[in-house]
Parts: sequence; structure tokens; C-alpha cells
Amino acid sequence: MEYTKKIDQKWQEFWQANNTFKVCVKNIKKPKYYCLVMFPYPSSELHVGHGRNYIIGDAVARYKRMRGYYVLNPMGWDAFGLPAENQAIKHNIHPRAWTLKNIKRITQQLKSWGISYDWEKEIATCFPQYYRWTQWLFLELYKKGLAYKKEAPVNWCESCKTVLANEQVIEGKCERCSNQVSQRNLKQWFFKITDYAQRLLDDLDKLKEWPQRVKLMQKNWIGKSVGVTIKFSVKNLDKPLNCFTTRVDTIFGATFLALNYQHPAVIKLIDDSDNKQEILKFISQTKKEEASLLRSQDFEKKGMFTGEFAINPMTGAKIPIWIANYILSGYGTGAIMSVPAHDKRDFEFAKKYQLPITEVIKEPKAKDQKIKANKEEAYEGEGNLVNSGDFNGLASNEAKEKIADFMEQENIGARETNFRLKDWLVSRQRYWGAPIPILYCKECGEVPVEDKDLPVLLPEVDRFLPTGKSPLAEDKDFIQTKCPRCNRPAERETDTMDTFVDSSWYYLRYISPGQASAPFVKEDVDNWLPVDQYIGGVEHAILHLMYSRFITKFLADQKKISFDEPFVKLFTQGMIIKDGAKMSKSKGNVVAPDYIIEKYGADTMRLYILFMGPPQKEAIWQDEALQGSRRFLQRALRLVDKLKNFKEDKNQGDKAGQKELLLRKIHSTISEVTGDLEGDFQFNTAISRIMELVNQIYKSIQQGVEKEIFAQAVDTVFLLLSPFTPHISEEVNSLLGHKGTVFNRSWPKVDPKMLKKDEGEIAILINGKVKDKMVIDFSLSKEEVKTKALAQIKVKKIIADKSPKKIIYVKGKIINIVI
RNA sequence: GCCGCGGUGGCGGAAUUGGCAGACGCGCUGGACUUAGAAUCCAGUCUUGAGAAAGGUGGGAGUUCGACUCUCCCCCGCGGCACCA
Repeated sequence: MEYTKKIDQKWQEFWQANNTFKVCVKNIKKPKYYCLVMFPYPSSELHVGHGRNYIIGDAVARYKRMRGYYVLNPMGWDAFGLPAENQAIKHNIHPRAWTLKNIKRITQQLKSWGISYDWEKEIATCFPQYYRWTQWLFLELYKKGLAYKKEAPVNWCESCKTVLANEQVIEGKCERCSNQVSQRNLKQWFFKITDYAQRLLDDLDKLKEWPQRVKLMQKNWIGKSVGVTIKFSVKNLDKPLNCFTTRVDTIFGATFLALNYQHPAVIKLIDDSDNKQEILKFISQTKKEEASLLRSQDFEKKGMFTGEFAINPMTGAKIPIWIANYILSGYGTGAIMSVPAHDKRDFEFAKKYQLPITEVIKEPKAKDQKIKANKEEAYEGEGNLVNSGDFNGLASNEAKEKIADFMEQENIGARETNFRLKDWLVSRQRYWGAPIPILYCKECGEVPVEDKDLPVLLPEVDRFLPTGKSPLAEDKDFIQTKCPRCNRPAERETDTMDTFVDSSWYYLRYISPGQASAPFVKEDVDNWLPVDQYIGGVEHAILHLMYSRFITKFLADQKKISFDEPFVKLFTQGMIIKDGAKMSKSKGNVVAPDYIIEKYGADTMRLYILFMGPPQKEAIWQDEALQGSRRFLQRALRLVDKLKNFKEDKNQGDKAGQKELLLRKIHSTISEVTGDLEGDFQFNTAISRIMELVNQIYKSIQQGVEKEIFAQAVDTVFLLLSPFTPHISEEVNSLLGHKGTVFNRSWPKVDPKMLKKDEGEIAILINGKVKDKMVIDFSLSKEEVKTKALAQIKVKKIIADKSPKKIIYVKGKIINIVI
């Protein structure tokens, strides 16, 4: 039997005609399994580098189905957003036309790969029937005070005349044109994800089946810090200066304060300063430097003394207040206490400006010469307190608590928790997104669009090129409307929403994609979610996966759904590398899947992609290695022909126990392949074990074996292969006389009797080195095995007159003789 | 700088409650079949060595009867964050 494109087509048509993968959400007859692959941006056609994602997902979905689950495997399009828009601009067509063209093309590609989607569940975020509910979500958040507008600095690319999402700023430069990105203050919409910071952090522990590194990345991104905010009183200020620290144990070493130039107290502090003009000059210079965002590498710490002093509340010392360019405005209070002896940044600054350095922590086990008498570097570790009044001698940990207690008692400080996580900026001054459903009325101010007036349709505009203002702002018909409260003229918000808002809830929509009266049906969503297996690239570890968790928690709080984590199990696949780089169009190293499918068939490509290496690690594409998969499939298919023409030689008998050998191999293969798939989707080893089984079948038929067992072996091979090579497996399944689709058959079962071994080969080690091997009965005792081993000729020769000191026997594996 | 992941033949990669390193595949070498090629089949393929044998999982130490696997130190590569007080 020859594997041709016709087989692919035949079975793809069969699946479509028979609705093989259609799921009726209301009718769950078996345990459900929601398998979800992150939906793509349809901004270009797919290459094999993209393919890995969908092929892994498909293998999982097909396998789970054969394991008896009712599997939902949907697909849709993250169709709004900058990537699609940028491509459309580049090709000078409307983003909608470009997007729809790509959707059509990618759909055809996915179908040609034999991906088993239930296409009736298809969604696209750019259609009004979808984004109507994205707008609904915005309004739900708005009603709860979790969507709000404020002025904030955003990333701005002057060449593209647009704001950029954080993820589009790569090393301070615009992803598209490599221009340096600057910061601008604009009035923007935010979602208050910070309200959920603690829960997003705590619930990471619930996600037992997420990769550790993704959880760590989220943890670092949330960046929780526990510490104390200390009040430093200043003579000329009516309010004290608050400084947050995680190292309150070092307070006695705080020898100056440092403020960001934007700190509200700065104006007052420098008001009477002799060199006010100089300070103002310094501030404007700092501002300029900060806007460049390119300050990471050769950033030089600079600062100026304000002329004012604060009082260290513990020592009572007068300490100078500085403005410094290394203090962040957006974190803590924008002011810090500087402890140069125990913070390397403060140390560097103090050295430069000759500020006092007071050591207050002694490194516990440090040798005397290592103690920073020479003050060449800051000691940032913990230790015991010195020069710290009543707290001398305490260990850092204990001191932190005691000093915090003391400060709270004396009202000079209070315990506080800070997060690095910032609120989520969701507005974009771009065309291709869901309009933000807000209007502005002269009388009533900011007014949400009424639910009955949704969707706020994205208008057709002629010019959607970015200018810095939303293209919607040029459409008078769009802007002008009436206030639903007072019926007076009002204007619409012209910004659109970040595409990550669209994708923060799409997994809920698949359950009832056509639902017109609600975003989803609670009962159905509760039945089908959370997603059992989510599959996608690690590049979404923080953004999309954090936003989705946030939105799910919010909807759970509103009792719209009954679960508060969207994805039970997460799998992040590695990229495909070719010629030393990630496969991408811009690098010119893409491999077109269409060509491979045309030449070798979809299953060859699928098998190769799964066989390349562990799916969670990056894999290197080698054109020649593809031949191996092809060769293997042909070799396996030749068995089907051999089986058809097989004449069992009854006279030959069971040479060398082939019957038992092959039966054992069948069952051990089933067991191992199943183990590989139940584990962390080790497709590569699963496939290699099936290859071994095929090799064994060839050996066995050469030796002579019963036809029945030969047939069973062939059937097993193609059953085990079916999640990977569905077209070929369907074809063989029907050739072997089974009716209908192979995916209605169940996964082969292991006979545990076939795994047990009564005898086998073990290695004989002498002093830990393998010297010989022997076949033994596993029921033999240690003594019997020892006697047998010592009787081996080779062993005798090596041991000679020496006597064994110790013998270790590991049943079924090794015997080690120590001499 | 901090955090995380990784380092095994010519190549992709197997093997970890410590127990025969290199499964499976690619490539390569030799042979069979063939007018010839393709395809297929057989044998070989970690290194040194004719062989016996010895060495070998980034480097160095350690624990152990036994270490790719565990501990400590170091080197290299990749990814994330990057002045978060």
C-alpha cells in the first residue's frame, strides 16, 4: 500500500461529511475533555514553525477521545490587533479584508493537516457578534470600578505615529521599524488588575499542572514585596516623607533620602534652595533621559542635594534629602531611605557624592578581613545588627519584626505590601480593535453605553493609518451620538481596546459561539470549563495567561461562572529552529507545509514534527530527517500488504518463541506509549517505541509467526499511531475490516500478564564495571544467582584467587561482585 | 546583576525513587538486488586499540558496591526580568 495525497483527502472529507469531531455541548454522555490550543493572529499564512502547536493539540485531542472522553477541540481567530493591522498597512489593504483572507487561507491549511476541529465552534474576535461581548465585559468591569481612565505615560513610536503595547517594545525599540520608543503622557483606560494581585499570586499554588517556570515568571511579574513604610519628618514640610523598605532592619544605616524628581514634595523642598535653577536643570535633563527608555546598560547614577534634611526616626540624625535619577516614580512612594552600607545602588551613589556610609549589619560567618572595613562594596545579605541602639545583636529576621512593631507603636512607620504589577492599559489609538463603549456628555460626563445599544460598531473608515489619534476620531458620524441619560448630544470614546482584552475571555465563547443574547450560557460554561488542557507558546506566559486568569476571577466574583482559574493544565511547546534561528518569515528560514504535504502527505509532516524532540523544548528542523518519518510510514504500510498475502507455515512451528516474543512486544509497546502520552506528552519517545514494534514485527515474520498475532501487531501499530498519523490509520483501519472511523475505537489495552517476565538477561558487574551477562530465572534467590554468576567462565578468570567481599543483587537488572 | 532552563556520538535525541550510557531516527561506510538510478534489504557506525582490553555523558572534587542521574565548586550556552528599595 502506497501513502498518497488521496488518502489525506479521502479521510478529511469523511470527517467533514460525518461530523466526526462535532460536539453537542448540551449532551455530555462521557467525561468531557476541553482541549484548547491558543488561537492565532491571522496576520499571515502558517509555516511549519506554527504547525507544531496545532499538531500537538490535535494529537492530544485524538488520543483523549480514544481514551473515552468527549473531546471539545475548537479553533478561532484573534483577529483584531496590531499584528493584523500592521500587515494590512504594509500590503495596503483594509485590515478586515486582509484578516478574512488569512483566515480563509489558514483554515484551509489546518484542514489539510488533518486537525480535528469542530469548525461549528469557530469564532473571530473582529466580528460584531463577538466584540459586542468584549464591550459587555468592559462595561461589567466599569460598573465595578475596575475599568477607569487616567493620565499615564505610554510607549510611543514617532515613526509609526502610534502607541505600542509593551510587548511590541523590544529592547527599547519599536518592533516594526526599530525606531527608539519614547514615553508620552496620554489619558488612557486601565483595568484594575492590581486589585487581584494577591489572588493571582496565591492561586498559582492551585495550578499544579502548570510548568513551574511559567508560574515563576508570573510570580516575578506580580513581584510582591513585604516591608514597612517609614515616615521621615522634614522641618519645612507639613507632611512627613514616606519611604517604603523591605529592609527595615537596616534603618539605623539610613544616611540620606533619595527622591524621584516627580515626587510631589520636590517643589517645596527645592523652593528655598540656593541652586534651585541648577536643580531644575538637572530635573529636566533626567526627564529627557528617562523618556529614552534606553537606560539599562551604561546608566550612570546622578543626583542633586535639595538643601533640606530629614530626621532618621531611629537615630534622630539629620540626614540630607537628595533627588536621584535611579529612583522609580511608579513603585512604592517614589522616595527611598538610602542605606549605602547594605545596598549596592545606594553605595555607588554615596561613594560618588561622598555621603556617609554606616555599617549596621554584620555578615554572620564572615572572616574578619571580609567585614567591610574598607567599604569597597555593600553587604546586601542578612546578618546581625550593629550600631543599631537597642536592637544590636538581633538577627535580621527578628530585627525586622521588632523594629516594625516598635515603629507601629510609635507611629513612625507601618507594615505595607507592594506589588510590581501595574494596572493593565487597555486603550489603543488604533483602528483595528473593539471600540471602547463609553461616551462623553457635557452634562453627565463619562457615561457607559447602555447594554441595549451594544455593539458599538467599528465604523468603516477610509483612512486607518495611524496618526497618533485614533482613526475613529475622524469619523463624525461615529463620534456624534446622544447621551442615554439626558438625551443631549454626546461624543463617543474613539480609542479601541487592546487585543489582549479580546483574548482574555475567548475560551468561554467557544461553548456557545452563536449565542446572541449573552456572552455565554453559564450552565454550559460551568459544565465544560475550566479548560482541561491548554497548549501554546511560552511567549504568552505572562500577558495573556495573566489577563485570562484575572478576567476569570472577576467573572467568578460576579457569579457569572463557577470556577476561578481558566486552565487546569498548561503545556508550553518549544519553538522550531532552522539554521540557528527561530523559524520566521522575516528571517527567511521558513519551511512551507504545503510543499511537504503535497510531496509526502500530511501524516509524514505530523509524524516528523512530533518525533523531532521533546515537545516542550525547542527543536531543530532538518529536511533530511523528514525522510526518516516517510521511510518509517512506508515500512509500516508494507506490513499491511504482507499481512494480506501472508501464508502461515504450520509446519514451521513457533521458531524461537516468536509468538510470545511478539505478543510481549505488543503489550510492552502499548504500555510504554500510553505512559509517554499520559506523562508530559512525550510524543518523540512514544513514536520511537512504535518504530521498535514495527522492527520486531519484521523480525518475527521472517522467523515465522501465527497470522493472528501478526494481524494483532499490525492493528496495534496503527491504533497507537492514530493520534499522530490519523489519515493513514483510518485507511489501514478500514482495510483491516473495521467499520467507521478509527477514532470511535478505544485505545488498546495492556494485558498485565504480558508485561511480567520470569526470566531474562542480567549484567554481571565486578567492582561496578560490566564484565559479563547471563540469562537467569528471576525467581532464583540471591544466593542461587550468586553461585551462577561465580560459575561463569569470564567471571572466574577475573576473580581468580581473590575472594568476593560483597555481593549486591538487584532483581532483574544486575549483580555486582565487589572484590 | 537577579531568577529559571540546559550542556550526552558527525547530527536530532533516549536512559534519572542511583543499577548494562548512546534506545529510536538522520547521516555515513561496506554488501545484496538492479542495465542503471531510485526504492528496498543485510551488516557496521562513542573513542583508542589488530585484538585482549581500556577510557567515556562541559571541567574539578565528593557520597556510594555502583553516578548522565545525588552534593559542593567552576566553565559555557539559552530564556525571562532588569536600578522594584
